[in-house]
Amino acid sequence: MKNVTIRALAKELNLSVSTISKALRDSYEISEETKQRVLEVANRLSYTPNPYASSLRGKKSKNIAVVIPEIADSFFAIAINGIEAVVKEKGYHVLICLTHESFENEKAILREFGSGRVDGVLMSVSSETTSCEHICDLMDKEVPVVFFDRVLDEVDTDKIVTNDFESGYAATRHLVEKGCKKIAYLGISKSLAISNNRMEGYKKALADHHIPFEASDIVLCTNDPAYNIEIVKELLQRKKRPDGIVASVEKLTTTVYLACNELQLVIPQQLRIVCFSNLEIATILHPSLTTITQPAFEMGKSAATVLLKALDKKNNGQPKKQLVIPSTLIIRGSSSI
Amino acid sequence: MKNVTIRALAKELNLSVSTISKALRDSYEISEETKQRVLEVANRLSYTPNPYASSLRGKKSKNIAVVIPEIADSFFAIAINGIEAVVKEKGYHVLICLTHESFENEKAILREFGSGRVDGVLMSVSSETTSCEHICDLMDKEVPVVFFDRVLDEVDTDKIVTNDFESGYAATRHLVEKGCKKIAYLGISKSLAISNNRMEGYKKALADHHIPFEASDIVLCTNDPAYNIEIVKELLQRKKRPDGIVASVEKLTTTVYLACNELQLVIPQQLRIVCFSNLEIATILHPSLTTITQPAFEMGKSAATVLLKALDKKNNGQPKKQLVIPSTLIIRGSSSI
DNA sequence: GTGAAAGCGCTAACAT
DNA sequence: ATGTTAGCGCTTTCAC
Repeated sequence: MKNVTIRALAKELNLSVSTISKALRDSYEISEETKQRVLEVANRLSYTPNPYASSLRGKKSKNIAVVIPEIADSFFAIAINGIEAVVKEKGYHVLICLTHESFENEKAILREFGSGRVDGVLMSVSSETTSCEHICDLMDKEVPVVFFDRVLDEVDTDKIVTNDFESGYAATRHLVEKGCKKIAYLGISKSLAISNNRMEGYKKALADHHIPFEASDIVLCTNDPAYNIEIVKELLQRKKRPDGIVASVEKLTTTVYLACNELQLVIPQQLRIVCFSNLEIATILHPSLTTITQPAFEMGKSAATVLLKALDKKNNGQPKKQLVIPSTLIIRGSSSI
Repeated sequence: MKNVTIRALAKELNLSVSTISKALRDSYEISEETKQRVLEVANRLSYTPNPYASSLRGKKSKNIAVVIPEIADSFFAIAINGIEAVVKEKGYHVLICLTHESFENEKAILREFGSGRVDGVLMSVSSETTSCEHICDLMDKEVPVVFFDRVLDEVDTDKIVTNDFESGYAATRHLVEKGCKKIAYLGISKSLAISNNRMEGYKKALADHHIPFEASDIVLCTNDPAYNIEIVKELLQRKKRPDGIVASVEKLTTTVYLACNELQLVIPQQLRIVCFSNLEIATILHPSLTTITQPAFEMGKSAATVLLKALDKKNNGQPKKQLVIPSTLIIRGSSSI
């Protein structure tokens, strides 16, 4: 079966292509009766417009890209659901682009977007990303970029974040209040604002509670789970080992629990844990995991909403905003008995 | 900054557009020297071809769609990584389309694909899907569809599955061998082949081990976690309650563990559990979870590879194949002490 | 109220 | 080895 085009409809109805086009777009120039006939035939032949012809002609693709480090992290998986819920409504499509935490990948992906493939971009930068030229280049081409979660402060654009500093603070304070005297912080990047903000919150909480901060209590994890386990075990075997841990990303949950198992450390009696995580199964871990739960779905929804607004040419020249949606500390067994 | 087109390059170099086009595609008709000059200028002006013009012209989009029920399930999240790894290599893009287990959504999504938006489709049907017209309609339009995981038997196309029957059998036999006398099966759909195959394996294992099968031991779960908990609790409070459970999908893990917590049932002493799951955190559950782990990444990779092959017109008229990649029973604490 | 025609950016068949 | 040109399917002036 050949693809049915607007021309086929025109022939079928003995009308011109432009009349068909206008009828389909419900133009006021076309009579009700004609519109009806066009619609009827379009349906009968199950006509669907060629998106590429429209895009080429109209200079817009109805695609938006979601550029994220990985997808098998429940924060991003849930956020995508939020994004999708919003953009689908407006007839947009979601292109998922994974950087796998690589700056090179991220640059290559954005470079591709310079020629209209997508109308806009929602992104969370890779853990390696420290500069923003690739993003600014894209924005110079009038492709709006909205950051969510992992933002780059120096780029002047809309951002949807959660209260990382306060969450880091809250997590740490909670551990202090539970009696921890020496709290370690597991990060994933020296440069990521998100990681640093959480860490600053951590430091501030220590300071406010007169607990000396030691640089060696900051441990930088990697993408390699095996390596992470080793350094966490090393951390937990030090002469003066921590009695509390704030883990700044979800995937470190497994690392910490496994390290404790191997070292036969009892959670929370010997080590209290708070993890930034959206894992649904936090409740059934043993002990259940105290989490800082990010509003993943809402962040995705907001990011998409803001992007769609930016795409609407009417709303231009608006100053860029940063929207903060708070996370929640959910206290469970890993930090308190 | 205006978008740089092939025409701009032509003007810059005093060449014709076709020369540029050919040079960029490394045609043998063009001299090495010219190619170099074109490449240099293209780079300098950071030219990127307009994908929609190419698509419109060439009748192919370099997009493939991944149609899946949800993304916040680690099987699908991991599978996407496998898919992406393969198609990225060939310059394809991945369009993620979520059905949210709704047949209506699934139909609407496929209908859209009738006009060239995507060159091919990888899909796992929704739990509501029982008929295949929407899929056949698309295939009639020469859009290849490859199934993975949740297939529709009646559609004659390539399929990548895992050994569901054998896995259901293995899970059940394992529980029998551990001494279970009454084993329940948690399904999610009456119609899904995947769910039924696993169940048939379960039934066969019971029969082979002379354990009477009771229809009431089959419990159909839904998309509503709260409801699921209730029916599982009901199951576990029956006069003759099961001493083993085979849960056929990942999201039921939380359900079962929570139900046991609430009822103060001790796993595995009072109830042994095997769950179909790719959750990395299975190891740190308490007790750690015995799983049937599907080869999610490999299935994604294979599905993508097969689709790309089908997209390559040279390989046409090949008979459709079904590829089975086995799952693995990983025995952990939830089924044995 | 309807139609003719130009053109979005690219490719390829067909000149030269 | 390079250039000319038609056309992919659609939208949008502009004309009738």
